Amino acid sequence: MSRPPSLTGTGFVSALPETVRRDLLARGQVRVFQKGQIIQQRGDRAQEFWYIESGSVQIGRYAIDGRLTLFTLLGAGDTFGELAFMGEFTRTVDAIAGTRCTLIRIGDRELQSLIESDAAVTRLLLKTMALTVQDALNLIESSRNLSVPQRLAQTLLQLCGNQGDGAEILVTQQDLADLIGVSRVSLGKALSGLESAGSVERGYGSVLVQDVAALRDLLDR
Amino acid sequence: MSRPPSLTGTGFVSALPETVRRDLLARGQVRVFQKGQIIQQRGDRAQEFWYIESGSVQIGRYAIDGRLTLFTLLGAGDTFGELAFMGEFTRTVDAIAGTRCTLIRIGDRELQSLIESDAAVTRLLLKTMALTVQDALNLIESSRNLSVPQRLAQTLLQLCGNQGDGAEILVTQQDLADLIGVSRVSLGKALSGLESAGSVERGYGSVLVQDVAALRDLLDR
DNA sequence: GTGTAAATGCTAACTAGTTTTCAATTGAGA
DNA sequence: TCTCAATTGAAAACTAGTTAGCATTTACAC
Repeated sequence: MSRPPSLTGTGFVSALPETVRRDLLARGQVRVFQKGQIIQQRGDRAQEFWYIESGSVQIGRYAIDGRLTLFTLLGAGDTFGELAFMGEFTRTVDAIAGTRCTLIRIGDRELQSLIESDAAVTRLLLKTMALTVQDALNLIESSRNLSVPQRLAQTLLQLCGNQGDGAEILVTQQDLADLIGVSRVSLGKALSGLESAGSVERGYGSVLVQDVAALRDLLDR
Repeated sequence: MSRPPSLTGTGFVSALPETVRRDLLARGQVRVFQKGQIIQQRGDRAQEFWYIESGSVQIGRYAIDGRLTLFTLLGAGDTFGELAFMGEFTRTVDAIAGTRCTLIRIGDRELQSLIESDAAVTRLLLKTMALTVQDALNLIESSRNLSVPQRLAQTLLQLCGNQGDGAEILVTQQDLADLIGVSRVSLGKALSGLESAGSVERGYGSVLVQDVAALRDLLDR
């Protein structure tokens, strides 16, 4: 009945060859975080990256005034935290457990030896990072040129991934609003519009996607 | 009197060791593009990347309806086009000569052999790509949380780089608007506001930055 | 069951942006 | 020097978003 939200395949780990991946994950330490718990914070030194085994993680920035800029919601199979490591800077985003989640912590030494062991791994890293840049550019383009209902449709489509009609997305309206970058009021209006059209159904802490095709349709205009 | 606009150090080439860089550039072919000429287009196969010797290049997406989403303006010393190559996909952005410019075209084989010759190069590539992602995230955060005057100030600061007061930025108001993602009218108002405050002076196809400190000040609120 | 915090629904007043239109100015080339 | 296209300035009407506030509903812990 419930599926973890997941944006892009932000996981180079999932793209690794089966044996390499198993080996890497086996070297990591399992950590469990409770909902709302901080996993990493801006400014932290980057000494590890994380693989999400189960649950969801919010990636964004919490401003001092309480404003939240959500960049993405990650789910099982996704990876995060490798960016600061690659860039050799401190954490530039906060990561917070969106639900209770099980992560696997992989230390910098493990990553380093993985990189050195196989040139293909580096190639894969470069590739997934290039994809991340593309995602970011797409996000910028969308936010500039699409209306809120369109961006909502787009985001919902991403969140339900390859599941068809009937997918239940476990996310609050506030989180959706922070993800899209609008107020909760605007998001509520857009959601209610989609519901009137029969494309989705609003729940408490969830959105039921009922007509994927209709959402796609909305984007072509 | 005129300096090419340049955003971030989107140039891993400039970060290469002197000798390696010279060698790489020597292997490339010099190409001159006239103002407005298309350098690369969405969908093109990525068989090369470019180093900007002089002039400026606009990186963005031209929509069918004529709308332009500018992601960045690049200047001398910057590099572009390596992303699609790394990601192994076709071009996802258009590149257009902002002024008459001299570029050096570096083929995929050159890049490939550069990567294979030295692990440090790959490391550098990863690092600059991580920085690109950061830039994109910062852009998203700015567009969500800052007002137009603030984003304008931020953009002007980036465009004048490390030049102090008195820097002349050669860019039209339309380009600035496309870069920030607002209409020309809004941009004009913001510019006029900054001019009233004495921070900048409007020109024809240019903006004169007169008080860098004042612009920085605007961002802290 | 009951109390409580979280999440949602809704309204109203407001504001920052947009689109449209037209005139004035500038610079570059014949 | 004259012409023309590009750029800028400015006004008006409009629209999509915001903030603020409060009532209602839901789920969960006790």
